Amino acid sequence: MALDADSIARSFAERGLRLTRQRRAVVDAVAAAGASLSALQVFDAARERCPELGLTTVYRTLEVLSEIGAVRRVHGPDHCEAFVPAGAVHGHTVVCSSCGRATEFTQCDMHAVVDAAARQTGYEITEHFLQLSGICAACNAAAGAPGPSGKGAG
Amino acid sequence: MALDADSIARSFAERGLRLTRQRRAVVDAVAAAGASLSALQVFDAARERCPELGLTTVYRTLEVLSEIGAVRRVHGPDHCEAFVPAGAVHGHTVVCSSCGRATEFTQCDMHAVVDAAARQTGYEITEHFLQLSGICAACNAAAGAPGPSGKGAG
DNA sequence: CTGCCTACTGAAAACGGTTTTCAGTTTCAG
DNA sequence: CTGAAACTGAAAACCGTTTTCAGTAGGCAG
Repeated sequence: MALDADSIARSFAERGLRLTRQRRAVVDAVAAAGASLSALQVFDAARERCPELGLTTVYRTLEVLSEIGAVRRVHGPDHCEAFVPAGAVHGHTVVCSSCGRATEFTQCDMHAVVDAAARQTGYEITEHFLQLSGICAACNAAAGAPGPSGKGAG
Repeated sequence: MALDADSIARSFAERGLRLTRQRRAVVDAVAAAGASLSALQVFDAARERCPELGLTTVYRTLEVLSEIGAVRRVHGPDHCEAFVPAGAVHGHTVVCSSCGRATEFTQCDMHAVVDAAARQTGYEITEHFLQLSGICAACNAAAGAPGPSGKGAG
């Protein structure tokens, strides 16, 4: 479920929901951002498109969008609950710790890791929640490109 | 940094901190639980060992323990901020969605996934945050062992 | 068009978990 | 003993989120 106006409108209609000016402002704000946004940041961004928007409506709309899969919630070890536009297929999110930009990656082959974990722990693994953070290409270039380090696994 | 009294005491001493009766109650509660506990659950459990313990102290102690790596914070798609005792080495946590038990697994070979993500997104990946949930062996057996499904990857 | 019904809205209040403040208390060194 | 610093719990403050409420907007039947 991608974040384009048409499919959003369709999903809303299917549920008997209306795609109002306020909701459209929230959708547009998240879609335009690219980076992960907190509810408050969404509020600020959406207000530029619809100044009389209320924070309450932002929360309600984000919940709806999350339900229909148009946005994804992202978490991290130290922060919670930011939102990013979701791509069309299953994927995970890499968040740039420098600029906040969020990029999806879809080549997520967790079978090996999940299987190993299942074998070691005896659990039947039903869900995995993976989130990566790092430095995006742009920030890396801006910082003088110290080169890839291969850090982070283990 | 494991959760045994000796190394905790040492870590505290190194930082000029005191391992008081209250703090020991918190440490013991987390260590004894095995399962992931919210701050409030830690509070309840620790109170059985030290009834005059205050919630404030629980928060303060969990923060210290988290800093010295004796407990680990766990998150999930829908909830945040539970605590589990940390093992001695780098590992990740599998939380049982039925009973809350938390188990560590250390055979975490994320190189392949991290490399693939780095290649696809152009990011330099510096951190990964992986958390699995599923059904532990005991709950699985209790439920009539429908057998491992291999779900959850992708 | 009008009237009605339902989804929707923002402001304000309520909520709940976490952090800070404060006035002691404990612990330790000297 | 004295003094200094870490530590404590209760209460207040804080802050992001959710609920309540009275009113608004918009689609549809007539």
